[in-house]
Amino acid sequence: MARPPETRQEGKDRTRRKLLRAALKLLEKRSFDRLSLRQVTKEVGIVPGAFYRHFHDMDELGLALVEESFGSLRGMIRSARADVPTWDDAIVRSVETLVTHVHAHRTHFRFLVRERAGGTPALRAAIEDELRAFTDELAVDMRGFPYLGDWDEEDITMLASLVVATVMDTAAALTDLPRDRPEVEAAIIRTTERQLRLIFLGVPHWAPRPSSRHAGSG
Amino acid sequence: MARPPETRQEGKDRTRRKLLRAALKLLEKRSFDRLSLRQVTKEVGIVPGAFYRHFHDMDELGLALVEESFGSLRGMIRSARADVPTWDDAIVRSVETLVTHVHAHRTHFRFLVRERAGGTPALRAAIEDELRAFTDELAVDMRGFPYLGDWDEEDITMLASLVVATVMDTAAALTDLPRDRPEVEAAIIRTTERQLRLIFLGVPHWAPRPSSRHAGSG
DNA sequence: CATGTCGGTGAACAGTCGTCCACCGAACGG
DNA sequence: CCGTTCGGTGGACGACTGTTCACCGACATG
Repeated sequence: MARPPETRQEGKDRTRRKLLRAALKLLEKRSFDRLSLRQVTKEVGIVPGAFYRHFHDMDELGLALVEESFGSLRGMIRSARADVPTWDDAIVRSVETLVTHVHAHRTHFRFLVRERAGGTPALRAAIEDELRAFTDELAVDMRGFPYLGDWDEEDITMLASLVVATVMDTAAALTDLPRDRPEVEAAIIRTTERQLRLIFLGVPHWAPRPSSRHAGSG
Repeated sequence: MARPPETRQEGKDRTRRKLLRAALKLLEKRSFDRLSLRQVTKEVGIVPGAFYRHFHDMDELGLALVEESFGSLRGMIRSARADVPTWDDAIVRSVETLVTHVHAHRTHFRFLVRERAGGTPALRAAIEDELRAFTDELAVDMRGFPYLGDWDEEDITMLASLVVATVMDTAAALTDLPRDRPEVEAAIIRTTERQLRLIFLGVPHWAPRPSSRHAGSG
């Protein structure tokens, strides 16, 4: 029973985590805009004023949530980075990984998807920044794919952002799904796989430049 | 000068339009969730209680805004329907039309983009429905394109929703742009055009059935 | 052991919110 | 013409909001 008495910093960190977890829980019902400081502190079981011991602002709490969310996203892309024989395999595997992570971090994804478009300027900017970083990572990864080695930076980024947009759209659809509709989810996944396949089908036929300017490497 | 004294219905409609316009104006700064009934009525210059003579709810006002927004969207697709010689022309022309309409109905688009993900369930459902209808219309339109005549319904819808997702992503980016950054806007447009071009580049090579195969190079 | 630090308390504040109500007066309709 | 309809008024209500403050007591430190 007698656990070692909590150090002060430990206690503070624990409360901070409780605040983030409580916010995330309440965000399943309300949007971040409707989420009040008082609701969060009440959920945690502390007095409203105590909130300021951890965050200066609700916006600051929101930013912390963005950080958390993208933390799990990075884990995702890392595990999907395993080398796969063909593009089709890469696509199926990546989508699979995405779905798994959306299920594991449903509330985080929902938060990201909703606040990306609707949140306060600070939140939107933070999410957009992280998303851009994510896109860039994907672009670097794709350098190793067949055909893409020759593509210039702009084209690769263009492709990567198309993939990210498609994937985010899927994630958005998944987070809004009731838990008990596996057949709808399967249809969404199937569509996403096909969309990605279609996109990469065009890759070998992409002309480096629509109008010839500088010819490129090799 | 002496205009005929306004009929009662005319007056009511005028106030209703004023409410919608005021809401749209205020939505440039706050999100719909933060937009209060009182703010809207104050902007119009009527008393809060008078709101209920026009809408039962703020949600109902939101739904009216969704309707308005998609009204202008339908006008857009109709004008982009003009037959064009090549896919590239169709793409450039469509994107052009999109950009024009985003500028002309900036607040409507911003509202749609934000509430699609973040709004109340009723709003999100309404927007998703309209968007699905929009996608279906596009699918029907594309039937006439080369290669696409043979595609089955699912594949065409898959393609149409990919196009719509890409276009919505562009619209979202455009609505958040400061008015005085034409070069950023140009970059976004350029990227979108290329993404659409890449997508349609894969169309001729799409196999009706997703068996394992490899793309023949050009 | 004494002192200071600091997370959490409880109460108060000035606003804002949605909603309801009796009421006014002009357009309406028989 | 006269009674009805109804959009808008003005005020009130209870609830909820963010923020502040003095204060408490357990941990921290010398």
